[in-house]
Amino acid sequence: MKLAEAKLQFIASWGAFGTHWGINRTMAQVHALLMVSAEPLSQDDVMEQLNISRGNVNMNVRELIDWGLVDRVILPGERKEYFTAEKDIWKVARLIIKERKKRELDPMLKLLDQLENVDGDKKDKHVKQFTDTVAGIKRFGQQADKMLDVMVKADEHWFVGSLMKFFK
Amino acid sequence: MKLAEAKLQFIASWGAFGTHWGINRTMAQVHALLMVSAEPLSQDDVMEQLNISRGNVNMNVRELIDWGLVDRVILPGERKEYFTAEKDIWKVARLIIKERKKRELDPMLKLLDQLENVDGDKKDKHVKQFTDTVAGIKRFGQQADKMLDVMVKADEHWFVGSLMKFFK
DNA sequence: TCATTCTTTCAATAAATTTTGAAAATTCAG
DNA sequence: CTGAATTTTCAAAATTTATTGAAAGAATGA
Repeated sequence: MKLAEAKLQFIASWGAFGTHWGINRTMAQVHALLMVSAEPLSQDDVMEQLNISRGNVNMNVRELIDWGLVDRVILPGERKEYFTAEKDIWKVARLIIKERKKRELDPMLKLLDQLENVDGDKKDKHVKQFTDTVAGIKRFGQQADKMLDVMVKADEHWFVGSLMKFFK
Repeated sequence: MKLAEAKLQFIASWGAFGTHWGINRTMAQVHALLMVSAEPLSQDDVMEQLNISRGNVNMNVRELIDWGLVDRVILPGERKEYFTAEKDIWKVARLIIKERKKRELDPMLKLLDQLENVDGDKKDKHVKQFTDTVAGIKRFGQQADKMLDVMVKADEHWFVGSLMKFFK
């Protein structure tokens, strides 16, 4: 397979992958493009390679920068901004875990805390089912939280070494 | 907080949560409703409690059944079908992991295998960046795959016991 | 400063997704 | 079988989300 074709396939499928994870298809495609590009790209490069508008590139690149997945770089002698993506997939994973934990898991746990204290007879079947479910999810979430914290802080080599040994 | 209010909040936020994970909001809400309901609900019950149409309930419940998260139950003496959700959050997590692995991770790994073999000079900067990125993602994916397999097969108690001990 | 190049914004538009509801299909008791 | 109860389907409508592109804003260097 030719490089150009392979790139296109990779970008397309990374985009499709993204949509299953609540990420906008184009954002995932821009990310994919930058990950497989050896050199930093400008807005115009991205526009051309993905066939999307300037505004769209701008929005999605900004979002990727917010996530810490992409950096602006200034090339000497150039007026334009260029962009480059973090290429170490473990760092990428850690950045994503960190952000999603902050944006989703932490607020969910906070809410569950509140919901555990509903008024009414704890013996009531309906109250009991609700509090049991909420408590179960909370406990699960707290364990996930702990585990993800370790991952986020972990150095790759330690992590791969010990965790993967653990998992046979 | 009153039970009814707490239920509504839980359902709303579980729905919002779902949208961040590529799941349709209503499907997540139906799931939430069934998880906190002590007794099985009929289509009409779900329609009424979530204010959605019959067709919508039908579609989303069917999807939840496909995922293994919801079961049909027949109440003796009743003509209607009733629905009930798996309430053990660990089982829920394992079912979700299993399905998503099959639907997303496995096909992605297959694709990456193919993309690793691009034509051209391995010394070429652009070819190298592409193959390195793809290889890195593939390795990461394989490790995730192994880890998730263990989780899916694990019995909860073993799992919580050993993994959580591992994560301090 | 000014003219030029580049970046950002955002209202309008387009596209994708979700929801509805009525009709068709199915089920089942009598 | 018959017909009432229930479930399923799916085209059309509504809603949500993503994209465009032109105009406004910033940055740069002469």
